[in-house]
Parts: sequence; C-alpha cells; structure tokens
Amino acid sequence: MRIPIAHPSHFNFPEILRFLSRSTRECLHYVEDGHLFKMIAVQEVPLLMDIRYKEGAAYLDVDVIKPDPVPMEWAAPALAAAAAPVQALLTRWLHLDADLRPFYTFAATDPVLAPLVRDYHGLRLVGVPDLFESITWTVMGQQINLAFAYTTRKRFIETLGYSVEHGGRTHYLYPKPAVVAAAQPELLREMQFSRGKITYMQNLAQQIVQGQFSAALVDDAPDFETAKAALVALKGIGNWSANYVLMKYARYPQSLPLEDAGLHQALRRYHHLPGKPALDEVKRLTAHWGPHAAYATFYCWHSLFEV
DNA sequence: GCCCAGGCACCGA
DNA sequence: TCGGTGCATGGG
Repeated sequence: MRIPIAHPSHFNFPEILRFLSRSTRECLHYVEDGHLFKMIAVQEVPLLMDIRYKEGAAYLDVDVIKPDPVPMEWAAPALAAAAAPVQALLTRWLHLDADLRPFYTFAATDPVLAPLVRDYHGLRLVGVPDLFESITWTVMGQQINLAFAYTTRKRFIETLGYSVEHGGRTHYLYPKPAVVAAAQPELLREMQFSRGKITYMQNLAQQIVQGQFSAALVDDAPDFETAKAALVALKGIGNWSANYVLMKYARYPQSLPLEDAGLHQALRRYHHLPGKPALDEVKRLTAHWGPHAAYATFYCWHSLFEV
C-alpha cells in the first residue's frame, strides 16, 4: 500500500522515528532499521503494519500483515477491506495531512522556536488516534516522571492488552475499556498506579462501556471549548490532560498544556530563567503562540530529548 | 535524604 | 476564589 503524504518537502521520517524511539518501554510500536512496526485493529481484526519511507517520496510504503495463524483465504478479505482504515489511521497518527507552512512561517519570527524548526524540519506532531488510550495515558503520566509513567503503561498494556507474536517481537493492542472496567483494582494497584488513578481510569472505562462517555462527545464538539469541557467533566482530567488529549487525539492546533513540566523546562532553558516559571509567566511567554501552540509545544518537548 | 516528575481532587478559610 | 495537602514512586 502507498499512503499519501501532504507536503512531502515538510516531512522528515527519520526525525519522526527518532521521536517514536524516545522510550525503551514502548510496546505499541517498534522502530528497527528504518522500519516502523505497529499493530492495529480493523473491525476487531488485528493487523500488523510494516511502514517504510523512501526519501523524497510523496507516500509511505506500508505492508499490512495478518499476524494470526489464520488461513490465507480468510485473511485475504480482511486485508482487502483494510486499505481505507489503515490509511485513515496512519494519516491521523503521523499527521500526514498536515500543512506545516503556517507554523514554520510563524516560528521563523520567534527566537525560541526558530532554532527548533530548523533542527527538526518536517517533524509531524505524532498523535494518539484512540481516545481511551490518550485519556488514560494522561492519567498515567500525571505528576510522576516520564520513565516511571512508561513503566506502568507497559505493565498495563502487557497485562490487559491483546498480543500477538510476530517476527521475534510481541505486538500489542491497547487494552479495551471493557477489559479495564472489569479488572480487579488490586491488579491495577500491582502495576503501581495510585488508587486515585485507578479510580479515574476505571470510571472512564465504565462510562465508555455504559455509553455515558464516547468519542462522539469530542469528535462532534462544535469547537475547542466544548470538546475541552467534555473532557474536564471526567474525574481526573484537568486543564493539562484535556489539552494533551485535544492536541494528540483531537488535533486542535491551539491546544496548550500550560501546566506541563516539560514545557516549563523548555521555557526555562530557552528564556534563560533562574527557575521554573510560574503559571502566569508560562501564559505570558506562550500567549503569542495562538493557533500554533500545539506544534510549538510538541517541538519544545522534542528538543528536551536531545541531550 | 531531598526534591522534582508531561496534575488533580479535595479540603478549609 | 484560593492556597495547602495527599497521592505513589522512580530518578537525579
């Protein structure tokens, strides 16, 4: 399959792979020799994507593999029907339909962002295409260091997710709401989630199972504020988490996770502040980002992985 | 040992 | 409305 990329001159696959390699505890995708592997579910059928990119091309090359031990005559129809969903998911995950020119024009005039867009030119804002995954991930990441957050996330996925062995690796699908809702809280506690986080995650899972919360509340929201209100109404979701989800899942360009420790660290470094900036100072330093806030934040985060 | 982590809800004034 | 506090635990 070939998945089209908008504005390929502003597409940097190696930099995207570098971003995707940021944690050794990642298990929802793997990067190896320029290949990106990720398992997805298309109408309940697990499919493994093998994604490559040839420098200069206007498309990604994707092989879709049926990793289960299923006879080929059964697998073929599933693969044939997968083309459109695979394209939609990859486009959404890697922001293949993005036009970075407005952001780059803006960033060129900003002393903080200008060096970042020069160094990471073509880096797309890698998203989280699943709402349940993006919300639970923000809960997991609250108030603890990122390495520990990834450790708990890995336990969560390995214990409650669906897995398939293929090519010497174990590929996982993120746990479904019904499985999380039905899990014993003690099991989640063993993964070292705090009791509060367990409550938040299971409440969300249960609300999704019972139909009280659904992606439609975010997807069909008429504007940013409405979508944000639907998220903040959930226990455990505050301004930071809502903005993270609006940035990585819903892809609102103005999303700005103001309370983010990584953002504070970047602002401190690039504005040469003596200490961690106060919230009103963060507001002041980012106010002009406007509709570029999501990309500006993402490039700031990416720059912290340099070192 | 101490302080900070990709925060948030809850509490009392 | 607002500041203080507990959460859980790893890493610097």
